[in-house]
Amino acid sequence: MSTRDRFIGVAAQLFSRHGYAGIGLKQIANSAEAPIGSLYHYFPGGKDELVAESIRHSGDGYLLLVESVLDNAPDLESGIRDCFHTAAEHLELSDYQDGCPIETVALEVASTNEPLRQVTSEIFETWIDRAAEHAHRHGLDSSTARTFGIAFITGLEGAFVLARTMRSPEPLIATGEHLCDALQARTT
Amino acid sequence: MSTRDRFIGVAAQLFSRHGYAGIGLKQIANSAEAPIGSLYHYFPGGKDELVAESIRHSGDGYLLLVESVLDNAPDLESGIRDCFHTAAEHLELSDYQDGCPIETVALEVASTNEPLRQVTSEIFETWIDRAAEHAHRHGLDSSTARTFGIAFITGLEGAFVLARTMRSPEPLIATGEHLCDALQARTT
DNA sequence: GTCTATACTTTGATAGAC
DNA sequence: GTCTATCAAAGTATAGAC
Repeated sequence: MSTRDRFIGVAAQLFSRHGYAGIGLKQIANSAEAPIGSLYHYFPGGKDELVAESIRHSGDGYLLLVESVLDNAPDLESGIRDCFHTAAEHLELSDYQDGCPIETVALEVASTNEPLRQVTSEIFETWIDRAAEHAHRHGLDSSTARTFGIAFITGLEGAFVLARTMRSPEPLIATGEHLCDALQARTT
Repeated sequence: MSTRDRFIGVAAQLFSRHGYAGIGLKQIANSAEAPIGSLYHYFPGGKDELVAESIRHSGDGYLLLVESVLDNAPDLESGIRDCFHTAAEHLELSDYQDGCPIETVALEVASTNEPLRQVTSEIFETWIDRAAEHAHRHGLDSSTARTFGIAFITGLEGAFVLARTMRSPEPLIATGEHLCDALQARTT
């Protein structure tokens, strides 16, 4: 793995856990076992360029993970349930550190850093589109599929906030169950 | 209004918009038009004490707002819908700055500041309890009411993240509609 | 109780030797 | 390309005059 890739991997994890303003470039360089001058060699745009690259990396990875869980399930409803249960497992295994990899940064930059807001916005929109397409493939009409896709992502994001804060899997499990109940009511 | 109250009001808004690490005590003192020495006179515990007082203040205020919207509606379903529409209005009027007043701080401190994590956790748990009680009063049995209360709060929190990031009311409206659909399916 | 001045640390970023 | 040294600014926190 190249030095540049190591920077991105380390930065993705640290920004995910501490947010944009909560971690410094020196600590990132330190964790990547490289001097800070090397960081600026690969990312001349400084912190914002590193953040943009890191969250795009995280966003792509998380999309792959969610889609593999959804695609490995026999139907839409159990796929949704599996997503929330998998998320709860990962969260507990990481001592309630690893929820959504871009959520803290998204909230921090939403009103303070327009270029980075656009990057996070594109990631969320991609997730919504893919979730809606998945629901549409499983029989929901386009309009209903988009509403459901949005509710899936907002439910997941909100459940991560509460689960990390309360150090409990309950918000994830309950939100997943509620989404499945709504699906079942609609398809029967 | 006392100097202390002015500190809390200003801090609540700035922490809400910029998060814990995104705003400094000097800027808070500056916005409150008071010197920083005065801030430490009222909050000898420093930044963490000010944050704790601020988000408790915000948490109480937001609970009052949500409960007044819920109680002024003729039934549970329209109360929920009103909450999401009211939230969307406030968000647009503030140029997508004012969503949940404690969410950014909650994510930032979840893995890095245990005393403050407990404060945010207590606030969310109070909100869930009150939402569940409201749903129970409107006919849902205790277990279903708790699941619904959690889904309501997680949906609201997640919708705030996406709405602020995408600068669009759609996540709030869609999540609200989805919750109402699920309610209607359950009560008919 | 109010305010000024400042100590000390860490931040993002840059210059320049090798 | 890699690394060291350093800058200016901002961070939290404190001391002490009034």
